Amino acid sequence: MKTTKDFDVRQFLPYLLNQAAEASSLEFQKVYKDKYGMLRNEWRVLFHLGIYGRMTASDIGARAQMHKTKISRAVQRLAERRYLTRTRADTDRRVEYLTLTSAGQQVYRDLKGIAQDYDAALTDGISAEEAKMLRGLLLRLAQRD
Amino acid sequence: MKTTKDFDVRQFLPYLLNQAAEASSLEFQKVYKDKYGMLRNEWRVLFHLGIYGRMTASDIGARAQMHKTKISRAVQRLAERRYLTRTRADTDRRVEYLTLTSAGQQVYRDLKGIAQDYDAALTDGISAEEAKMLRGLLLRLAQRD
DNA sequence: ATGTAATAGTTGTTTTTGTAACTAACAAGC
DNA sequence: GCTTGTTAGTTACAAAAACAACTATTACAT
Repeated sequence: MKTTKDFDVRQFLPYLLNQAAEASSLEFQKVYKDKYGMLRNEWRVLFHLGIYGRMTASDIGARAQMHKTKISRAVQRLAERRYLTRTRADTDRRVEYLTLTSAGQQVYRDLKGIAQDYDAALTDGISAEEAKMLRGLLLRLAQRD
Repeated sequence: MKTTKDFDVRQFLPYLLNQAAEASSLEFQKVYKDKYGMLRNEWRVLFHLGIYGRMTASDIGARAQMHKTKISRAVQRLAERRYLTRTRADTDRRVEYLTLTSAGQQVYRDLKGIAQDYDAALTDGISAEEAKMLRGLLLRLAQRD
């Protein structure tokens, strides 16, 4: 399957994706880190709960493609900060329902707003069609495994 | 600047980029890790030297946007494996020129070939125009900071 | 020439992640 | 009911990354 035409590794998609992801995450990362002392995984768990409401750790893992240990630790820290509460399910006492507290919801709304502005800034020089196509392609790449 | 229209955080560019980057890196990561016992930073240093030939750690840092400690440690491990050699510059005895050994070049060529195939697989269901646009946009996002 | 700042790169320490092993609860077959 | 397997989530230990402090060398201003 190896083609003969030469290949520029600088154009290698995983590399470009990583570079773009790192560069574009930096500024926003500073926000949830400095303003709320949160890690990336915590922000991810938080916003999933913000979007979907009450859900279990496994649900989040399936949605966000995060490993359960990441979620476990993120949940622990979010619970310490009182951004969420955990309640055991009576039907199955292994599972734990996670819900944002009102403090957690406030943080979510704040960060979501900042994310929106930041996203707008990122897509500033890009046409709406391009941006839409970009998101679509990224979603496809993220889901293929 | 906050718009009123609601915003879906799942479409947040840094999030999509990270998801796509992680998913698309996994398979290739396995190659340089399992086949050559290399870390991502080592693969990055290696391919920069493969592309540009002799260069200093700072040069690599500027090109790859990598912090100098990452490079220092990557270079150390690559030198241990005899994939590169380090030579002090006479003109400025702080700087060190890094060059791939022939073993290093072989590894580079091998990984580059695999990367090429993998890239082709990733862009399989995507038109050439879309792929080109995607790379262009990623490059822009990577460079804006 | 000499003190101050800047640059190249390294090392040490602390956080964070990754991996695997673990506990607890449930499910299903016999 | 009791063994076997599966699922939810946690914990322990090892690997890696982040961050800050460090050495050595050069540059620059007075």
